[in-house]
Amino acid sequence: MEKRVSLKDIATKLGVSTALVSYVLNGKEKEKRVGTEIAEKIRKTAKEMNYMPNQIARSLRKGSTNTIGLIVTDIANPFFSSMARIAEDEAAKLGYTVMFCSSDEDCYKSSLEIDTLVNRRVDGLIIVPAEGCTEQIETLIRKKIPVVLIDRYIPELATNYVVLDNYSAAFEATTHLIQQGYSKIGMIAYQSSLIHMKERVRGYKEAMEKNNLGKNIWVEKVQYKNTQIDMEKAIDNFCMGNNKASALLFATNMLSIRGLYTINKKNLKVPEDIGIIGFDGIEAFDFFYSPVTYIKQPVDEMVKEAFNILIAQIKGSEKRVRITLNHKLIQRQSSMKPTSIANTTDSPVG
Amino acid sequence: MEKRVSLKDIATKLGVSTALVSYVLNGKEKEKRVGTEIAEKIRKTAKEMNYMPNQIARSLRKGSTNTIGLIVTDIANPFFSSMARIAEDEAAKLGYTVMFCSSDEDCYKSSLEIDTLVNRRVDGLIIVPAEGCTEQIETLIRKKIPVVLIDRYIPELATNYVVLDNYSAAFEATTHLIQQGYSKIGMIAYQSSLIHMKERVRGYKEAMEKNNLGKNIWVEKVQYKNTQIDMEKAIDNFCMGNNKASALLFATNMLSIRGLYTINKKNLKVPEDIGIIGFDGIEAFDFFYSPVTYIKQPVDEMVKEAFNILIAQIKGSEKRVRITLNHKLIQRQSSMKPTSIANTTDSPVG
DNA sequence: CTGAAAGCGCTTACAG
DNA sequence: CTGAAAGCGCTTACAG
Repeated sequence: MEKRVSLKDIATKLGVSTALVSYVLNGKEKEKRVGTEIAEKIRKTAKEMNYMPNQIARSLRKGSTNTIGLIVTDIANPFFSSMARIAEDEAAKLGYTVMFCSSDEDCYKSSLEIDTLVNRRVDGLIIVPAEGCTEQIETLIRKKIPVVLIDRYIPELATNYVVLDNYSAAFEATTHLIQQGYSKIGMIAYQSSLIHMKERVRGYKEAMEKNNLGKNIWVEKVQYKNTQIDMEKAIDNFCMGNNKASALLFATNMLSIRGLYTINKKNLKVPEDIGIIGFDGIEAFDFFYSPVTYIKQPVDEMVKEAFNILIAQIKGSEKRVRITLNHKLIQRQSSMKPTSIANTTDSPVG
Repeated sequence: MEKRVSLKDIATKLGVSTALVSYVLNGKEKEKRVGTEIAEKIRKTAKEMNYMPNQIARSLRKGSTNTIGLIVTDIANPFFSSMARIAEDEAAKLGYTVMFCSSDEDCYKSSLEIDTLVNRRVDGLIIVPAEGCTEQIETLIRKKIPVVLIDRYIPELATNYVVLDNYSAAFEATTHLIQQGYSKIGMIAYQSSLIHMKERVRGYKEAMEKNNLGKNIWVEKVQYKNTQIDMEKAIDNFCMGNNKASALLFATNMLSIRGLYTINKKNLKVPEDIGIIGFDGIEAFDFFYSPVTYIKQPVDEMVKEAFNILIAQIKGSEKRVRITLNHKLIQRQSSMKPTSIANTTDSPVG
C-alpha cells in the first residue's frame, strides 16, 4: 500500500504547523481564530493532495473510535439482519460505523467477541446477550463501557436495555387462540434460562390458566444446537396419540420456520389439524398456504431506542434506561379455527 | 471510561522495559531470547492486571488493523446477510473483524462508505459494486488497497472478483422452462447496466433464440428504487391481454419475492396460469403453495473464495484472481407445466 | 538477554 | 493568530 498523505505533508508543503492544518480541517477555524487566507490555502491544498485523515491515529489520540459493536445471535437470521440494517443506518447518521458479531447463543464465543470489540476500542456495544454471559456484561459495566442489551436483558444486572414485553405478547397470542376456540394449545420454546424465553412461556401459561385451561398447559423445549431433531420430536409429541394438541405457539421466528417445515413434512393441515402462531414477521409466513398469524416486534423502534441510549451513554450520561415495547398481533388464517368446529371443545380426531 | 492498563503499567510494575513486555505478550519470546523467568513473570502480571492490548495503538504502529470492510447492497437482504455471516466466520478464523455497510445500489452512498472504511484503515474490502462506481474501485486499485468484488464485477477494471456464471444460470433456467413446454417466457430484471444483470438477461435471450423462440423474447425492467410499483406493471403487462406470457424468470431474489406477492395479489395460479423460476434460495420459495424452482448460488464457496483472495492480497500477493462459480438449478413445482398441456404450444387462455 | 528511544498520524493544551 | 511539543499505546530496529 503506497504512502498516504498525512497532515504533516500538508503542513510541510505550506510551511505551517500541523496544528493549524488540524484546526482548519476539523472546522475549528473560528474557535482557534485561524487566518482566513491561510485557512483557505489549507483547505485547497488538502483537497488537491486528496487528503483523507487517518482515523486510527485520530482514535488513538482522542480515545474514541466512532465505532460501535453489535453482537447478535446470528446475522443471517432475518430478525437480526434487519436489526443490523437499522443499526447501520442510525450509526451512519451520527458518523459511527458498526462492527458486528454472531454469538450463536454461545457464551464463550460471545465473550471472545466482546473482548475483540473492546480491544478495538468500540465506543459502545449493543448486545443480544447469550445464556450465561452475566459476568461478561457485568465486566463491561464495571469498566464503564457503554452497553445496551436488546431483545433480552439480564434481570440481576443493572443495565440499559430495550426489549419486547414478551409476557404480554405470548399472553395475547394464547388468548387469541383460545378465543378462536382452541383449547389444547401447546407451546414450542427453546430450552433456555434467558428472560425473554421465560417470559414468553409465562405469558402462555398465564393465559391458559386465566381461561381455566391450566390442565392443558404443555410446553416442549428444543435445544438451540439441535433444533431440527428436537422440533420433529416435539411436533410428534404434540400431534400424535389420542390427546393431541390443536394449536401451537412458537417462541421465535426460527422455531416457527422449523416448525412449519416439520408440519409440512408430517402432512399436518393448518389450521384444520393444527392452529399456528409464529413469532416475528418473515416473508415465509406470508407464503405459507395458510398465512401465519404472528407476533410482530417493533424492530425499528427497538434498535433506534437502543441506539439513542447508547449514544447518550457514550456522551457521558449515567442514567440507566430500560424500555419495554409492545408487540402487535397480526391475525391471519393459520390461527382461525375452522368455523364448523369453532367454539366447541377440541376432541381427539384419531 | 476508566483508565485501562497498558503495556507500560506492566513494565513499570516489574521494573522492565515495555519492549520486553511487548515481546513476551506477542510470543516473540524465543525469537528475542527473553529470559525465561522474566517472561513468566510478565505473563503472570499481565494476567493479574487483566491486561488487554489496545488494538488501535497496535494498528497505528503496525499499519494494519486486521479489519476488513464488506459493502453489500443491503444487509437485510437474506442473500447478503448470509454472505455477511460467512464472511464473519472466515474473518474470525484469521483474527479479522468485519465492518459492514449497505450501499442500497447507490453509487454516491457507496463512495462515502468506501471512504469511511478506507479512512478507518481496513486492510481490505469485499465489495458488491453498485452501478456506476467504476471510478471508486479504480481509485482503490490505484492506492493498492486490497479489494475483491463479489456477486458482480466491472468488466473494464482489472480487479479480483468472484461471481456466478450468470449467463449459464439464466440460460439453463430458461432452457428448463422451454423443455417443460413453456414458450412464451418473459423475464423480469432490474434496469441496470451492471454486468451480472446483463449476463442474466443475455442467458435468457440466447436460450430463447437457440430454441427458435427469439420472437417471444420479452424482458420487463424494474427500477431498484421503485420495485413494488414497477413489478405490478410488469406482471400486468405479462399476464393481461391476448398474448400473455406463460412463464416468468426473475433475475434476483428480491424480484422473485416481490413477484410472488404480486402474482398472489392478482390471483394468478402457479404453475397453471404462470410458470415461475426465481433466483437464490430463500425460505419463502419453500412455502409458496407451488414450491418455487430457483437458481441456487454457491454463496458459501463464493465468500470463502473472496476471502482467500483478499487475504492473499493483504499478505502482498499481486496476482489478480477471477473466479466464476456455477449455479445449481433446483427444480420444483413452480416450473412444471401441468402435463395436460405440456409439450404443446402455449395458447392464450382468456 | 535487556533498555532507551523513535515513530505510527493525529489532537490539543500551552506559550507567545 | 501561529508554532513547538507532548502524548495517545503500541512495535521494533538499534545498541550494548
